Amino acid sequence: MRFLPLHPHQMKEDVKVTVKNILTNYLEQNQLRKTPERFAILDAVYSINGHFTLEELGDRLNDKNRFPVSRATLYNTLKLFMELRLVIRHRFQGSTKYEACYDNNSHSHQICTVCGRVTEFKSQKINEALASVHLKRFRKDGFSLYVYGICSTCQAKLTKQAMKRKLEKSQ
Amino acid sequence: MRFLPLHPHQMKEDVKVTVKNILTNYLEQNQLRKTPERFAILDAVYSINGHFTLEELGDRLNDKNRFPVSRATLYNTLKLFMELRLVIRHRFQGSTKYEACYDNNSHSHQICTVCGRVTEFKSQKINEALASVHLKRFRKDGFSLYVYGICSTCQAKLTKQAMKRKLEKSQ
DNA sequence: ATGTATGCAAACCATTTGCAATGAC
DNA sequence: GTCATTGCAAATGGTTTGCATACAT
Repeated sequence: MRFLPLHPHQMKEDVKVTVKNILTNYLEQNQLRKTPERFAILDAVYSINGHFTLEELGDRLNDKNRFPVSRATLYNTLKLFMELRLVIRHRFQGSTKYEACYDNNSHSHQICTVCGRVTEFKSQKINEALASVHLKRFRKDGFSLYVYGICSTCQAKLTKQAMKRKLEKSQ
Repeated sequence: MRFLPLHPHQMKEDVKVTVKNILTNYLEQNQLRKTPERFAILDAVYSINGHFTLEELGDRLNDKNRFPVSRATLYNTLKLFMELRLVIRHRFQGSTKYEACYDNNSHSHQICTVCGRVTEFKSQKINEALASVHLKRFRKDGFSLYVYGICSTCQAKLTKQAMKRKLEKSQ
C-alpha cells in the first residue's frame, strides 16, 4: 500500500516514471521504435529545472550522461515530445527555450520588453479562469501565458535617461 | 463638442489618429525622424484586420498604398512599433505573425497542435484575472495567451486513424 | 550641415531536409 | 530482413548586419 504524497505534485522521480510510460505507450501504439536516444533525452529533459535551450540539452547529454546525441535527433525528439505535450517550446526574443511541461503547466511568464528577462509566476486566479473557459469544438491541453511589461530596474533607467534629456534640452 | 462613442472601443479611424500621435510624440521626444515610411507602415498595420506576416505587410504597402518599403525597414519599423506596444509579434509554429495591438489587447489565441490552425477568442474571466494579478517590481503592459489543444476536426481524424489501426491489428 | 534612416546585398544562424548507415523489431 | 531512426552535411529561409546613399532636422 502506498501513502498519498503530502505534496500536491508528484515527486520528481515519479514524474520521470510517468512520462516514460506515456512515451512508451505512445511509441508502442504507433509502431514507432523505442530507441535509447529517445529515453535518454526524455530523462535529461525531466532532470533539468526550468527552461533550457537545445544546445544546453545536447551538452548535458554529452557531458553529464555520456550519451551524445546529434542535433538532428534532438530536434526530431523534441518535436515528438511537443506533440505528446511532454515538452513546451517558448520562442522568446532572441532565443528558443524548451521546458518539461508534464505536471508543470500551471505557471506563467513575465517578460521585460527592455532587458528581455523572463521570470515565472503562478496565479491561482488565472489558472481558475483558464480552467473555466469553454472553447467550442476544442480540447484544451495546455497553455502559455506571457505578460509583457517593464521591470523596475529598466523602468528606473528609462526615467533617469528621460530626466537627463530634459536637463540637456533646457540648457 | 464631440459625442461619446456608443461602442466601448474607439472607431478604427480614431485609433489610427491615436497611434499616429503616440508615434509622433515618441519620435519627437527621442529626437528620431518622422519619416514617411514609418507613418505609411503604421497606417497599413492599422488598416489590416487580424494577423499579418511581414511579407503581407510589404505587399500591401507595395500594391495597395503604392509605397514600396524595403524588407530591412519593415523589420526596423516593426521592432520600433513593438517597443511602443503598437504591434505584437506572435511566433506561431512555422510562421511569424504580427498584429496591431493598441486597443486590441484583450483577446487570446487557441492553437490546434495538429493542424496549426489559430483562432481568436475573448474571455471576460481571463481578462479580469489578468487585470487582478499583481506582479512585484513590474509594470504590466500587455499579454499573450496561447491555449494549445486539438480542434474537433483533427480529433475526429485521430480517432478514425486509431480505429483503423486497431482493426488492422485484430485481423 | 549633421547624422539618422533607408535600401541593398551579404552574412548569419537556427532549423529543416536528404541521404547513407545503423539498429529496433 | 525490413524499415524507422540516427547522424552528418548541405540547404533553407527568416532575420540581422554593414555600408553607401538619401533625406529629415
